[in-house]
Amino acid sequence: MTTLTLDEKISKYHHGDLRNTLLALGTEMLSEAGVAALSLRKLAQRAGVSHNAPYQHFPDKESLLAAIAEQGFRLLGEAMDSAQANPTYPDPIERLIATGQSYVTFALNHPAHYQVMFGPLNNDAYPDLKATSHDTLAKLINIVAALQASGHLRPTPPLDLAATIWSCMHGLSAILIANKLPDYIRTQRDAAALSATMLRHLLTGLLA
Amino acid sequence: MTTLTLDEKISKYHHGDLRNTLLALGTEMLSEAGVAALSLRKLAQRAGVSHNAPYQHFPDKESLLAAIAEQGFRLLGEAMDSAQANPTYPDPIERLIATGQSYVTFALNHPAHYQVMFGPLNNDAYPDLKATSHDTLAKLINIVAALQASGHLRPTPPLDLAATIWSCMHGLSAILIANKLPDYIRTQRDAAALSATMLRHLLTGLLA
DNA sequence: ACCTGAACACCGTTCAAGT
DNA sequence: ACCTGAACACCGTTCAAGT
Repeated sequence: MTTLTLDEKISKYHHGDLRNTLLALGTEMLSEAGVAALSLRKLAQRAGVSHNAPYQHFPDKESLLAAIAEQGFRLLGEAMDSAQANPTYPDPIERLIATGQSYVTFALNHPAHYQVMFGPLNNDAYPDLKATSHDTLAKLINIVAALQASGHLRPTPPLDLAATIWSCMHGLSAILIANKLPDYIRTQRDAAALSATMLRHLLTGLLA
Repeated sequence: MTTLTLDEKISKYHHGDLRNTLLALGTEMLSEAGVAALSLRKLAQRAGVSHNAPYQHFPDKESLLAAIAEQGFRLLGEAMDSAQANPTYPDPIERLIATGQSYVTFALNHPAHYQVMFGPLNNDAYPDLKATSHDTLAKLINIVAALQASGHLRPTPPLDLAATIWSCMHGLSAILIANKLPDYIRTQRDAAALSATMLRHLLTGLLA
């Protein structure tokens, strides 16, 4: 019977970074099997920890989902940033279109994660989630405002324009994920093409 | 100890219209407490029936949800129809805008129902749901095609235009339900105004 | 501070049985 | 054909206890 040092005890006992592990594995389970299949008990098991350990880091399951959603908004924001930084599109309107495409692509690549981000969570109960989703919207507002300053977009309230563009991109993403436009989109390439087409329609208007 | 006639036995034993009762009460529970709170057992109890009776009418919980979603698409279609038939707007473009508003209003009036309609259900597994959602989209395509024939809208593929309008309206609805545009919408009146504004932007284009 | 194990109420689903 | 009751595996959450 060997006695453990305090350090050894701790290393056996403490996971070290359980919170982040739960977020990562939770996101993994989400993409493997969807929201319905994500149980706290299975997640704990996968993390190699008792089924109660997660309660040290999240007061309940919904809080875990909120944290996962928050991370999703961060990732989505990064995808938008890198589209904006892409030097392939020197024209700012083309860059806006590429940014919209990257939004839809992100959603289609992480459908379950995206569904949690816009799912039945009560946003107001999770201030961090709310703040992060606001930051993501703010990116779009900034892009729009810059395009107004350079004379590319109409000088109406930027929040209105941003909300319009966002609604369009979110709506397309959600409709595609829910598969309500079947036999329309066969490949990811199609989705990118469709989002560009839609954004061009939106920019130039639908009227004859 | 009285003996029951066959009819009496049947009337005691058979609920009569359990399937529709379950759909109606399920929708009710949905609007009272959201998807998360809708359990098959509670629903059966509310219907005054054993917790297994629902299985006579639905193979599992997901099928019940699919049937509820299907009914939602029917109601949404009816809301759009009556907006189209509203004589207040003789101008067909104004009628299109009113139809878009009625879409968003429906979604905000039945948020949990709407979330089930676009939730993580596998559309392809429920042919009736798929057909009904297609019928609803077809209404919009018909409206768009008529507006193209009358020279009001651009002669591009009507499915593209319909998908663009639908994405915009669905996106706005979903973003408002998920409360991701806080401090922006305070009343239902605001939501109707915002959807009209967005549709006008969409029709005339965002470019300067 | 962080984790475990036993316990509780609830859930979806199955199955044999009743009418 | 339609419904019931007992049973099963699973779930989120609580609590007392361990280190």
